[in-house]
Amino acid sequence: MRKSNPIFYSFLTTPLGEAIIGWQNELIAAFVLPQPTSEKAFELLQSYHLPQHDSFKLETKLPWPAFFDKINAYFSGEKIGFTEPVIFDQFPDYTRQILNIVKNIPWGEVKTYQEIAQLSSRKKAYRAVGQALHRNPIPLIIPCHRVVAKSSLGGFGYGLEWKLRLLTLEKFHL
DNA sequence: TACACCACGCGAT
DNA sequence: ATCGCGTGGTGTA
Repeated sequence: MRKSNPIFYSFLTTPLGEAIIGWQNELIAAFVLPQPTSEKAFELLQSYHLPQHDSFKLETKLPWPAFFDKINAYFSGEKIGFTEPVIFDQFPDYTRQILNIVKNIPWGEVKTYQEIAQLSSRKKAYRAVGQALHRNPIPLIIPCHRVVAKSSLGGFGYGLEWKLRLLTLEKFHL
C-alpha cells in the first residue's frame, strides 16, 4: 500500500557529506546519513528509508530551528541527545515497540539485542529486534547503532563501517 | 494458512 | 572460528 500525503525533506550539508531529514506534520519520518552526493542521499530516502511513500516535497525551512546545528555538533563529537518527535506508524506493533525503546538509549550507552528484547513484551525475540532495527528509517535520531550483539558488533543497514564510526564518535573503542 | 527470511544466542565441534 | 539449531516477528502470496 502506498501513502499519498507528502513527506517534506531538506538537505543538510555536513563535513561528512549530504544528509537528509524527512518529516511529516513536524514529526521526523526519516534521516539519511551523510552521502557523497545529494542525489545519492535522495535515492536512499526514496528506495531504502521510505519505500512506501511516493510523494516528496523539498522544503528548506526545518520545523526545528536548532536541528541542523545539533547534527553538526554530533558529527564533531559533542554529546548530543535528540528529543525531536518522530513518526513510524507504517510498521506493525512489535517493530514500533522496539523503535520506541531504542529511541531512549542515551548518547554513549550501548545495549545488546537480547537486552532490548527483555525490555519488550517478547523476552526471547532478540532476532525480531534485529529485524526491526534493520528497517529503522530514522538512524541516529533513533540510535540503532547503540544496539550490538552479545559478542560482536552485530549488523548495520548502512554497513558496519558506519556503525563503528558512530560508536567511535561516542567514545567507544574496539 | 504457509513459507522463507533475518542486524541473535548458545552449545557442540 | 565455525556449524547447526531454536527462535519469533514480518513480508509475501
